[in-house]
Amino acid sequence: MIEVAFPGGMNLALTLDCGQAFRWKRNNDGGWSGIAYNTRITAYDLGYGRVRFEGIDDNSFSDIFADYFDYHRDYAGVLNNISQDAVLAPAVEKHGAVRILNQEPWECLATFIFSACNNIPRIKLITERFCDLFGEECDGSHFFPVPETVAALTEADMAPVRSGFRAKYIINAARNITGGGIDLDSLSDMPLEQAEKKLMNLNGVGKKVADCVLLFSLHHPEAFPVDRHIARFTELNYPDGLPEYFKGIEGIAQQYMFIAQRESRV
DNA sequence: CGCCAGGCTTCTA
DNA sequence: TAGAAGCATGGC
Repeated sequence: MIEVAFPGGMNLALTLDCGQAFRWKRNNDGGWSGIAYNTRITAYDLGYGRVRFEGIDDNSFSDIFADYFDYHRDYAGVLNNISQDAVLAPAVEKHGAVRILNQEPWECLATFIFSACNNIPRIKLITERFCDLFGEECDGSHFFPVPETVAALTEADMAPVRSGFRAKYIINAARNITGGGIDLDSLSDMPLEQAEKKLMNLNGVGKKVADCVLLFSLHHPEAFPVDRHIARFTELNYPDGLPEYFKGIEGIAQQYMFIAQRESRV
């Protein structure tokens, strides 16, 4: 158990539940429980950017979870840049630092393949069934299924997951990973467009899903996923293209656009 | 019943 | 190269 003070702040609830990750659950006591990097974690927002983590110690934080929670990014600076935008400044003021998670790439890829033409509650349900059925059991919960397991499945095996037409894409992606068709980790050091193309070679992965994977698991904060909500938002507010002050952090700004758009819908 | 959900592939002209 | 249809499923 450790307590961490995040420089620049940490809105734990929105960070874990704004549609970038699908396995974190709020507990009755207000804490959040989830699994990442084969670790069961419960996190409590203590306010003022402080978080208590159960399941994480100093070593695993510095080795893994500092990166997972984007601890080292200068969010004060990032939010200062985004606040130059009159449309997003209120959302930044209201919510503080909604951090980008650096998730496990395969899990991120699979869940965003599930996300295609779907809604967030159902993405979570499908992901949970997928883990319960095919993930290694751990204290009554389940890890995310490893690619080797998924590569060996058939579409019929996937039927209970109820993921519809997305099942074959998941299996195919797993086979590409285990067969060496794509190396997700290598995309971190690749220029954005090149990494997008690699991901889009996978059946069922278009530009939107590719950008989500690059933003939420592969250290590309400049990736800018455009779904139907963001498309509407940018056409309305930035008809001539994104402002210069979003340069390099387009994906982080996108989170606030998504939140602002969601809150503007009654 | 019809419409929609943080899309993508395939077919068509 | 652009636009529409089809794709599985489930909530409303």
